[in-house]
Amino acid sequence: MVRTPLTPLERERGERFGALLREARGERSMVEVAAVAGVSAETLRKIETGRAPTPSFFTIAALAFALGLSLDELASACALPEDGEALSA
Amino acid sequence: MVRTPLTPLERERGERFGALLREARGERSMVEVAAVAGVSAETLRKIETGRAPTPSFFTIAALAFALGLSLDELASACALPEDGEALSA
DNA sequence: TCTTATACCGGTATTTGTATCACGGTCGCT
DNA sequence: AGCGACCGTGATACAAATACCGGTATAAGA
Repeated sequence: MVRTPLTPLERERGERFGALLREARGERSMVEVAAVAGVSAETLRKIETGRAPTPSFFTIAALAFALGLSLDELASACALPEDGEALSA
Repeated sequence: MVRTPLTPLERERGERFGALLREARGERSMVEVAAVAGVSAETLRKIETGRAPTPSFFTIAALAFALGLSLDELASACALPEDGEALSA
């Protein structure tokens, strides 16, 4: 075993994470937020829809900055309710 | 062009980022911190040495939690001094 | 000296992220 | 109807992250 595939829990976490970003985006369009953050619109769409469940740290940092979100709050908000803390990627 | 290779600036940012983590780790061993965060020691070593310049968000979140670091401070600390804010990955 | 622990490095394997393109659908506007 | 902007899906392509293995080196300890 080399590169462990993402578990269903990790994918669910990715969906919750994307839902948080979409909610924070509000009325603004994907292309606008993506342009401000410096990522492609397709990448933002994949992250929001949960099809990219474990995006890179700096991608999220740029998006959080563009959306005015706190990284710490983001991380804690989408952590598993039951699990204390583990599950990285 | 499909997946733009990482720029030298992004790799330098990865080195600064890894140095921050290494400094925060202090006396603790790699395997201990990696085990607490739920990642492999090789992954932690690559991140600290800058050979993995754009790690995943949840990997960093788990490491920051294990090290007692703030994600927001981490992101702002390793941002480019000149650049206002861009550069994701 | 031998063992243990730690860290670095190279190679290998597999999965995933990021990006581009093409096509289809919906909505509002002229 | 036609046009354009936005969102969504699928395919494609390439680079990178993660993980495991073996080897090397160093330092501490029995």
